[in-house]
Amino acid sequence: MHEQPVTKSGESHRGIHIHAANAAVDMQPQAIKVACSNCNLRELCMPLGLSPAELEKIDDVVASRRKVKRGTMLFRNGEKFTSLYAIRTGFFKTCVASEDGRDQVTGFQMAGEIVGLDGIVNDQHTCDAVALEDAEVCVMPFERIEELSREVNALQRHVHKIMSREIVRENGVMLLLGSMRAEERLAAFLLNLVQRLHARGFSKSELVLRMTREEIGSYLGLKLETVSRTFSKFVDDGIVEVKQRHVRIVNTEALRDIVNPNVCS
Amino acid sequence: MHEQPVTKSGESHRGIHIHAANAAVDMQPQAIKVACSNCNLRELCMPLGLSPAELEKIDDVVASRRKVKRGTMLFRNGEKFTSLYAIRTGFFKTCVASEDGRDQVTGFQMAGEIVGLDGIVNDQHTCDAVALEDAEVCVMPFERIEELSREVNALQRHVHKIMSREIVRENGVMLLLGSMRAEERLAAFLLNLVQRLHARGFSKSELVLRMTREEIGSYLGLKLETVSRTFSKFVDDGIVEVKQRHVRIVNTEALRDIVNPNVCS
DNA sequence: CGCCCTATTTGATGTACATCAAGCATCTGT
DNA sequence: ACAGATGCTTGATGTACATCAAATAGGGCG
Repeated sequence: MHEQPVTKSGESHRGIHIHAANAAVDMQPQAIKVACSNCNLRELCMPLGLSPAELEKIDDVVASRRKVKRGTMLFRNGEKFTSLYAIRTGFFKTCVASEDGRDQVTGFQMAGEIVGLDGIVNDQHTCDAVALEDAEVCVMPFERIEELSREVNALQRHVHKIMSREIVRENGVMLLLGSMRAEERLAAFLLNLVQRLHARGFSKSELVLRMTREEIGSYLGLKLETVSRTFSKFVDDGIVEVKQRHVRIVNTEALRDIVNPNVCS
Repeated sequence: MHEQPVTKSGESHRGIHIHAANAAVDMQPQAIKVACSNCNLRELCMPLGLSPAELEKIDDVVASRRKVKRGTMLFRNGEKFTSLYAIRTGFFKTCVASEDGRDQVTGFQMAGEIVGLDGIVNDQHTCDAVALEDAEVCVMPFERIEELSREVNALQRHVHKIMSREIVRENGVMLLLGSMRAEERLAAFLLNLVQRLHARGFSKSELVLRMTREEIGSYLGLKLETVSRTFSKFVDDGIVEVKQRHVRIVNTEALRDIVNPNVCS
């Protein structure tokens, strides 16, 4: 399985280093304890600035971990909702389907992000979460989250922010789907992906797509052929280099200009 | 100002009756007290099944009321976030804008619905909320909501559900924008509106649009001319009657078939 | 290692919707 | 009630993207 291999931006970067466990804290019993307080993704999926006492409490949100094989579902539409899931490793897509077969990818999620929020309102999931590569998630029973967030204000606030962030993200996607042209959509998509990867310690300019052209198209409201053609156009214009799913962004500024067409004119 | 006048569905309906105050409880002091426990919209914006003690607490979420004149903003992009707002009367749109001028209507909100959730994540609003007719809202300082929802479990759960509902709604809009054709979009839009109005005691088949064709188009990712033409087509097909902003749905089943094109074929 | 399956690319053609344009209806405010 | 502004409809034309089709390239698995 290819890691996101491209130039992790050096040891000095304070981002998350997914492989390196912090040896100094390595004093768990035999099996690795499920503990946020130990987790190198903590600053992505948990609130910052907790007291030691709060940190200890927080460990209880995670009931267990679960591995999800590539191509299988973490949860599916109609399934009873019990938990939110924090992604530890791997990459997911979420998608909804209309009653007739059409489906729509509603998002792509990577390490440190939370999936399952859709299930809260009716106690059952309304979308599928599919692993696009072998993955592992932290299972956080929602009842426990609610219980703990009554006691730990920072957790309460954090949960609210996560849900609000998702709402704002979807607002952005609506803007994209409702008013942008194909090139703008793909440019926005690439910039968003690389920005999120960069926040996790990966390169600012290189990325490996974990999804097919068809899945990108579904997310962006385009057909796979249009996605492919648009990639080709970007390559012709010298904006990116594409080799299968490896993408190297040569000219980030140009991508930004495509998303925002009237900067200086 | 035209009310949503069309046939409120009779006295027997247990929906919300916006005009009729419950005389039996009419023992407030001079000015009408701001009190959810008295509010005939309570079952729309507050949790059900509260104990009397909880009900009293809940009254404190609403700090005040605010009137919003038609065409003015309840809050705007960039403004500091302090409160959520429960709509008492009137009708709103929310819209986001890209850096270059384009904007996108992200939703239409009516009595009993909550706006402002977008502001939580970064302590500032990321969209505009515009009154499409003279309106009044309950101002609910978010700090107070958080405080109270630590004490009243039902409120905590309710806040979570409201946010989750918004996420699920936006998932649906993404499906619409990403994969439906113009007729399907407009049909889905009409059905959704009339269903929400019906839940508030209005007709199942008649409605008054509070927004322009252009605003409908922005929401649906279409141009106003396309919205207009699609209305005309529905009229030609005998599915609806349209007189300006008055719409009468003649054949609900046909609209459903349009949204879901392969029922029996 | 080689085969099959799936993903991707590219070309030719079709179409749904956008754009441009004109005329009409309606609402608003004085 | 009137005038101007705004919203709506309808037609003619253009275009971005979809659809159909075929060839190529990888990648997984026996």
